[in-house]
Formats: sequence, structure tokens, C-alpha cells
Amino acid sequence: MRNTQATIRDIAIKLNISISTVSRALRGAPDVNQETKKAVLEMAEKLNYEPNRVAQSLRIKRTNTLGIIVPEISLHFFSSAISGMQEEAAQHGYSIMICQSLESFETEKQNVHMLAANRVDGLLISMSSETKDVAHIQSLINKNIPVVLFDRVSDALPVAKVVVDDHDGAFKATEHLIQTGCRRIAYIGGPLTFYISNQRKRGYLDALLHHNIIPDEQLIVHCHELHTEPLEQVKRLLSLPKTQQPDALFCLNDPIAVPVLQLLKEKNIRVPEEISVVGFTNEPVSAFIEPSLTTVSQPSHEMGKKAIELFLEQSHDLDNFTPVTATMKTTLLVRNSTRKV
Amino acid sequence: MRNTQATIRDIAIKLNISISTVSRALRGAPDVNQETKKAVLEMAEKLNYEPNRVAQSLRIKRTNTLGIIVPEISLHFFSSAISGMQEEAAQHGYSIMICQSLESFETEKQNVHMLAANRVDGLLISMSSETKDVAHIQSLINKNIPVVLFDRVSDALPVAKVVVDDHDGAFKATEHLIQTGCRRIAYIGGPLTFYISNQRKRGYLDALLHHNIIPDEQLIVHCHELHTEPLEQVKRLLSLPKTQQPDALFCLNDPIAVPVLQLLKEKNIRVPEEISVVGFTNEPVSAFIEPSLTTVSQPSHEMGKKAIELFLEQSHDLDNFTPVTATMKTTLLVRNSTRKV
DNA sequence: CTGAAAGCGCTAACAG
DNA sequence: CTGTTAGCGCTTTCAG
Repeated sequence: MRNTQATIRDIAIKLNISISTVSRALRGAPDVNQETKKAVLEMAEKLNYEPNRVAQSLRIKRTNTLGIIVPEISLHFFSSAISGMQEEAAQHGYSIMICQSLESFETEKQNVHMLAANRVDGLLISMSSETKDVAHIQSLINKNIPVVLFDRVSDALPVAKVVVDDHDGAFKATEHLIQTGCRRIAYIGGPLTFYISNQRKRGYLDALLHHNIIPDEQLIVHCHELHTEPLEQVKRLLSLPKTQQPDALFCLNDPIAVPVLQLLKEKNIRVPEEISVVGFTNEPVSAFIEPSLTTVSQPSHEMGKKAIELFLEQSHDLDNFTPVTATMKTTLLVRNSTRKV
Repeated sequence: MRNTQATIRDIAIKLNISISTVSRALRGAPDVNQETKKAVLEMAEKLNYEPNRVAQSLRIKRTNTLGIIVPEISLHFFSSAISGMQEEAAQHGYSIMICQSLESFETEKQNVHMLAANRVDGLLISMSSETKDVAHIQSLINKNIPVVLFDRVSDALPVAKVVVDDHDGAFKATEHLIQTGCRRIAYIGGPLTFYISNQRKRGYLDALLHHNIIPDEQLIVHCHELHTEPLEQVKRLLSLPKTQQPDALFCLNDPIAVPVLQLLKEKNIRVPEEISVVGFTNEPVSAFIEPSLTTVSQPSHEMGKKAIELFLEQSHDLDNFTPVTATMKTTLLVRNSTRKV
């Protein structure tokens, strides 16, 4: 933003007509003389005119911009979801503004404020694992700003959501472990307040119970932090007395499962012979790591698109809108980190 | 953007003072009575006031927003660069707006227009492989909008750039292939107008010449499209008469090299015994694929940060600014897709 | 079909 | 220390 940018006023003066006529011509209003319109368009071209969306937004009280908050852009699940959103949003004339919370509650709050200050027309949020208090998001709802939660959602918020059936995915994954002979299956999860982790834990527990396996509290791990703690916890589990050690690890997600697989390789523990590993998400590396990782795949790109669709529906009919939850399908991808049936 | 958002006017009325005083208090101007200031801040809090950056931007002619255009968000190199930018930008009070060109010139042009219309304070661009005409970017420069090109840059543009030494990286990679006994080394590159590809090709050629190997035109491939064509071309090379077949493939980047590696596996061609493969970029999968991919790594996150730094320098001193090019270090990561020395 | 005028929410002289 | 005033660039009545 500097000088030298032509405005409708410049066009109006050059053409010796009023700025309202220019404005009309530019926006293709019907009640404008063809000749005038042509002249305006030509002059705009000549002056390299670029509409000022900032001024427009202020006037029409819409920015045609959507805000997105994700924990970490560079995780493939999120960049892929963003990519889906971006494509869908662009098709409907929306730009997107992106923030990352880096799994920090404070940063997430700041992000929300920043995007609200920018008067985005809607917010698409995947919550940080740290977030339990959802007042900052609730306040958006109170201000009538459409919010769509995706993947990392919260029960406490009456908003549109895009999720996969985490319970079902976890159930299938755990059942697969059981069916391939595992009995002491550990769950490596996130904080106790982390909704998505709890859903997956419930699926895991239900699968155990369904197959008459009594859950062992010792094998259920809640990590407060998702980068280094999971590895520590796995090491701890592996140092338990032989009979108490797990014979399978069901990890909250692939970004946890992949390093776990590497750790096991370092320790010369054979996968899946000695221990099976299952992840969740299906990050690209998971197919390539040796052994390839059995995981529950989520349709990240489609989830992104869907989130935009839900926003659009909601924004068309803000007054009588009831929060919908779109549940997408997961697929259990059986690869080589689990035993054959 | 809907109703119910408090403005400084609301605060002024409630407190029975002028809006300029409110404005001053809110921005922490020095010449405001402590009491007044306190009252304003409290009232702002109470009304859930959120500054309107749209109005601010229009008035001060700066948006504190940066535009980013990348070919594809979900490629790790780009999402990682974006992540670096986002973190650095946030520290300096900038928001970011993201577009993807999807390797389409037309889309890239549209992106530029959209971001210009949004009056971003600067643009960070990694050009599509299709882009040869750079007039759309030149026009930004003419309008005094700071532009920083990163990774996918163009020679024709006098702007700040963040690159790696592509020539050097390619030279090292090719030399490594030669030193491990390869003689018929193919280059799988991009379009002839694709700057980065040409740089890498030159590094490749210079390495060959340096080692007295006469380049074979037949082994130098230019793909117009980067998703499916490279595989076709490799298949073609593999169907040449035995003596004309390559014994190594140096690929423009990892997103090409990885599928190539898979193709070779399908065809039961042993890597690196029968043919060596080298990539460029170092995507996360490259370390995990079997055999792991020898590649030239680029510091994506740092390149992103650096790009923001260059923007900041430039925007501080727009008038007498000379375009700098920051060249970052690459590292040859020798893994298992090439033979041992 | 066109123009005049008001105003979106905010900042920044200028004057007190 | 505070208030008045004039816009930033645009859209949108309301008149003609």
C-alpha cells in the first residue's frame, strides 16, 4: 500500500464523470450506458486501476476473507486441509488468512483476536491440543461470526464441525490389533482435555471390551505435549517388567507413531513381530517408512473443502442455522507395522 | 463482519468523551490522562471492543498483511517455508494471506491481482513452473509494492530473492554420482523457461564437463508438467537400447524423485545397483522411502524466515533499496539411492 | 442513465 | 490533555 494507486476518483476526473458512475460501471451495474461503461473500463485498464478491497470491505461490511487457525501448517494433514479450503474458498471469491497456534492456547487466543480485528467473514479452526477453555471461540459466536471447527473440535461449542468418526476409526484400528493376536495394547494419547484424543481412547476401550479384554490403566498414556513426551512414555513402557510390557502401540496420530517406529528400530525391537504399531491420519511418510505404518486415514483435502461448504451454507442463512456436524469416512490402511491376520 | 461490533464511537458516547481521545487511549498515545485512559480501556473490555483493522488500514494506508503465493501449499517444502514466514511475520505484527497457483500461470496472475486488491504491504512469491512472462510481478514493483521472490525466482526481476545455490547443489549431486561410478547420468528437469530447473541443469552439466564426461542430449529431459510427465519420460529412457540407458537419474526435485523410485521398484530395477537416483529439496518422505533417497537439502523454514527479513529491510527503506539475493546453504544428503564411494 | 451526498471506523493535523 | 474536523476509497440511497 503506497501512493501511485489509481482510485475510482482518478478515473472519474479523467473522464469528467461522477465517481458513482464509475463505481457502477466497474461493478457491472445494469443501469449504466454502454458507452460510459466501456470508457470507464478502458480508463481503468489504462491507469492500472486495482479496486481497493479495504475500502470496499469497510463500506459493505464484508471482507470476503476467511480466517484459518491450525496447530501447525507444515503437518501434512493440515497443509492438505488448508489446500482444500483454499481451492474451495477461491471458487467462491474468498481469500484466506492463515495462522498457526503451534499447539499453544495463548497463541490461539491471539490468533482469534487478530482475525476478528481483521473482520474475517468466518473462521475455520482446528484447536490446539492445549485448549480447554473455549471462551475465545464462544465470543466469536456471540458476535455472529460463523465458525467452523474441523478435526480438532470441542463438544462444548454449538458450531458447525467437520470431523471423522474418531471413535469408529480407533475401534477398527484396535480391533485389527486384537485380531492379529495382540492383547496388551497401549494407547499413546494426548492431554485429558483433548477432545479428539478422548474420542479415540473411547474407541480403543470399547474395542477392548467388545473383545473381552480388560483395559490396563498402565497402558493408557496421556501426553501433555505431543513432540517429545510420547517417545519418553514409550521408553517407559518398554522398560516395564516383561509381562507388563505392551505388545502393541496404538498412537493418537502418525506424527507420534512415526518417531515411535524409529525408536523401536534403534532399539532393535522388531515390528510387528515383537510389537505392533498403529497410527492415525495417514501422513505421506507413513506409507514409506520401514515397516510401513498401519494407520487410519483421514480425507484431509476433502475435510478442508467440506469445512468451506459448511461455512457457505451457514453464512447464507445466518439467522436460522443449526450447527451441523459433517462426519467423514476413515479407512483402516493395513500395512506392515501390524501382523497378518 | 456483522452488527454488534462495538466501535470507538460507542466507547466515546458511553464515556461522554470524544472519539479522538478514545483512539489515542486505545493506541497508548503518551498525551492522555491516566484516568481517561483507564476508563477507556475498561469500557473497551466491557463492550468487547475489537479494533477494526479494515478501517485502520484504509486510514493509515497500510494493512499489516503480507501476501504469499506458492505453487502448492501441501508440498512440505512450501508449507514449511510458509510456517517460517508466518512465525517471523507474526513477530512483527503482520498477518499473512495465502494463495496457491497450482503451477498455473493464469492462477498466479489472479492471485497477484487479488492480493494487490487487498492492498497487502508486500508479496512473497514462489513462481509457478509455467510462468515465463513476469509482467504481473513487474507491475507490483512499478507500484512500489515490495516483492520478495523465494526458491522459484526469475532472473528478469530486480527484486529481493531468497534462493539456494542451485547450481552448486546440482553440481555436488552430479559429482557424487560420478564419484560413485555413474557415467550415463540423466537429468529429469522442468520446462525450458523454468529458471530453477535451468540452474540445476547447468550445475549438472558443469559437473559432467568438469569430470570430462560428454553430456548426452538424449539424457536431458524437460518436462512441461511436473506430476505425470516425469514418470513417462523415465519410462522412455528405460526402454532405450541397453547401451543408451542411463545409469543414474538426477531429478529436479524430490516430488519427482520419489515416484521415480517407486516406479523402479515396480519394474524390479535395483537401486542403486542398476541405477542411482538423486533428488533435490529433501522432503520428509525421502528419508523414509526404501531405499532412502540421496538428495540436496534446502532449509525451507529458514528460507521462509529470511524472506520476511528481506521484506522488512526493504519496507523500512523503500526509497534507496537495492535488490539483494540471499543465498542459503544446501547440503548433499547421501543416503541409499546412490552407491557407496 | 447520472450526480450529489452521506457515511463505513478510524487516524491525524490543528486548535484550544 | 482534549475536541473538532477532514478525509482514506468505496457503495448506496435519493434526486433529478
